[in-house]
Amino acid sequence: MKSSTLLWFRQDLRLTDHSALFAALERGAPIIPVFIWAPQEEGDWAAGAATCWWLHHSLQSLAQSIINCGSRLIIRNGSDHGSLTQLRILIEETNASAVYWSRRYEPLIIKRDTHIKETLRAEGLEVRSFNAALLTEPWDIQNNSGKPFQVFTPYWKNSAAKLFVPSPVKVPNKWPAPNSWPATENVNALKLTPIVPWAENFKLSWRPGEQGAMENLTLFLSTVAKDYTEGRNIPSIRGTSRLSPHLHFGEISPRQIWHIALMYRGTQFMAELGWREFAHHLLFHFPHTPKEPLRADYNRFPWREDAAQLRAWQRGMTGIPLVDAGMRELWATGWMHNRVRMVVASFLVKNLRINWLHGARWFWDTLVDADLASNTLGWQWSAGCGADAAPYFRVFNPVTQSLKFDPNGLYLRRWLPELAKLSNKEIHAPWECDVATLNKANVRLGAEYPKPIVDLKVSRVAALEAWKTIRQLTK
DNA sequence: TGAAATGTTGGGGCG
DNA sequence: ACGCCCCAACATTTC
Repeated sequence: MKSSTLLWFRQDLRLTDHSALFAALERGAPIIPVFIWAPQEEGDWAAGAATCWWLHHSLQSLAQSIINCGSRLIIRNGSDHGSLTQLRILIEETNASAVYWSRRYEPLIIKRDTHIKETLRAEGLEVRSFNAALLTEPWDIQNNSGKPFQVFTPYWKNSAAKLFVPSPVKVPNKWPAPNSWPATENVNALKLTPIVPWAENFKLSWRPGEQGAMENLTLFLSTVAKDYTEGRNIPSIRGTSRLSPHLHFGEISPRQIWHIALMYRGTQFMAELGWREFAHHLLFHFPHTPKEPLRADYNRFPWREDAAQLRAWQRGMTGIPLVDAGMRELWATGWMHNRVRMVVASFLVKNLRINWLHGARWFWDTLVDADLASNTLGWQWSAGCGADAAPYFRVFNPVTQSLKFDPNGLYLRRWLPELAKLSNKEIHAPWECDVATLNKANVRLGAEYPKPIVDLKVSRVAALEAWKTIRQLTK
């Protein structure tokens, strides 16, 4: 009988449709499931506070599922000596002869994994990696001139047209176990949950883990999907799938979602999976983009440094209701509705003219679905400096957006209770109300709720002027 | 997966 | 019945 297989879990925290697990079962040897915590290997993009909270609970869920298969999840802390050292220790302890894992696509992680793969192979181990996270891996698709795509529509047309998505893989629920188990850390020892009880309320909104992912998918299909095209833009209702954090940690596979979306012809929803694929495509082919604009001329953009305004944005105290509601939803739940993400991003990079990296960093720390590929794409799109980006002159008017997508102020009142008594007409722009109206609603601008930190009209014009300067420099 | 400025059209009030 | 004006409702262009 072959000696054990280490099954190294990373961002594939599920048992369904898991190619590496399937291959390990086929190999026949005892399986030793492993998770190694090594944030220092992620460079500047170690998991933020919100994703750490998620990971903590997702690991607990995964560990239980693995126990139900007659196995165990071995957790090791690699924050001092790194993943490779921890793998070697485990290989030594268990006499394993193979290591399987699911691929990740962040530049530094590719580098790390390649090194680990080469090193362990040189030491005589069987090392295999698998696709668990994408419908199409970044190197599997290129345009007619053999280059990576930079525009979504042709990317997706090309990708979807020739796409054959294999059906999800089912695995047995009884795994071969070793005679004796190596020691494991407790999840708590990784200290993933924040010291201050900031994330306590996250559990009202989320159930991390594979079961929680399936619950969201089921709910989406039974109710949300019908009106997706309209509903996905309305932040006051549950109009989106809310699958992003589950996808980030691989608690559900895009193939599972794809096959179900096919059944109800959810073209619009499938395109959202497409954006996620496109983001990974771009990150792989343009690995510098997490920190630098894809379009180099934007390196000279005259950003403003304004710590007070940045802080007002972060805390949801800009005085612009839709922006503040979004930022408070983010702080309270670890998530923000996509329509509102576009609005708050536009406000930061255009009305405040603060570098998109500050926004990306804040999202990175506070979003439970923070994902390097998607976060980078989203912010560069908003700032106008990325692939297939919104033209620079596309400045969202947060009041117009508010009137259009939250006409009855339901979303605003949920997150801004201090404005609750303003009418549906008034609540989108309280600074335009007269004092009598504000008094009647118990609102004092500058006290309960701030005055706008910028004039929308003036700052919009200033943003357009600023963009003109880099355009002229380029010519 | 914009918004604002500008242009065009057509219905209705009114003298 | 007509011209005139207003302006809402679109459409186009500009940033």
